[in-house]
Amino acid sequence: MPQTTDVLRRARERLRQQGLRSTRARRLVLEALYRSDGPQSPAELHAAVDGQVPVSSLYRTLTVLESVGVVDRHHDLSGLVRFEFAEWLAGHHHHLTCLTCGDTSDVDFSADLEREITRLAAAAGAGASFRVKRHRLDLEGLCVRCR
Amino acid sequence: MPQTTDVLRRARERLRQQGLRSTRARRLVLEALYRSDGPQSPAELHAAVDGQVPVSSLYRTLTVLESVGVVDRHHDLSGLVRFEFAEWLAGHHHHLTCLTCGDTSDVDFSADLEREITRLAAAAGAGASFRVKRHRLDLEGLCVRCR
DNA sequence: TTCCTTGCAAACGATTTGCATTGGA
DNA sequence: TCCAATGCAAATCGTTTGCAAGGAA
Repeated sequence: MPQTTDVLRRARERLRQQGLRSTRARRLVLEALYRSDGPQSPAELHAAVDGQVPVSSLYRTLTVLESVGVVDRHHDLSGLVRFEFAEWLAGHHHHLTCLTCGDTSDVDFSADLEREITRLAAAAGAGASFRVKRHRLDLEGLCVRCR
Repeated sequence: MPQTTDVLRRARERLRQQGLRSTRARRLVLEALYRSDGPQSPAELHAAVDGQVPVSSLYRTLTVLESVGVVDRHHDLSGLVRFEFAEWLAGHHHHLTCLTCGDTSDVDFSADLEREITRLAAAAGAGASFRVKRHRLDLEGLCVRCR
């Protein structure tokens, strides 16, 4: 994982490059995201910034961050939207999701494992005339606490 | 993919085993699900059964089918819930999701590829003291039509 | 100063639920 | 018959949006 300042600085820089402003709300959200492990929901981020950014602004902020490629959006098992830094900022990784408590955390594969998966994905896609751009691998099971 | 009658019969049997009834609505939904490729949203199923099952009943039906392990629930890129037959009925498979049109279809990996992935997943989980029960691999890219 | 951002509240749309009615076994 | 299952409408709740006020460059 790159240095704190790197991720945040590069994120802010990307905003600027796109002609967007680096505001207080955006900084707070980026920092909260940086402090957390795993994808975060707007509600969680609202709490993480101690209510200093209203929920509606959070959604707008996250939408902007997504549009400039700073964060990625997806949905957890219960359907909530969750955001995390895009790969070019956080590095490529996968998710461990606990089937019992629903918690998701990040996991890095070794370069070897990753190379393998990428190869398998491309091969499978090719068989269906599908051009694979990226893969998303979620491991579901029991986390340490729920074991 | 097993025979039509097998999947539907086994699904109905599972309902019965759980003391639940095999009703008209449930049969219609199971059949509609069987006819489709890839995970289906309640709205799509509503159309697929030609409006013969109201949306609210559809949700209830799908929730029941999920609770007895006949279908799996997840969410697409836009956040909509989507249901598909559980693995023991449809067989283990993965998804190809088009980043342009959002369409998702099923893809089967060869037994070899699948064995590999399962091995990689277990190894990665073990490193994080996480007991991997199953993996979910989504390949995102461009489908034939959007190419 | 300019116009991008924010905050509040109202609007939305997908999903859930209360309750009286229907229907499967 | 008996109770699970259904249908309708109302209620939820996460998310989006209109609009006037505020703030970054």
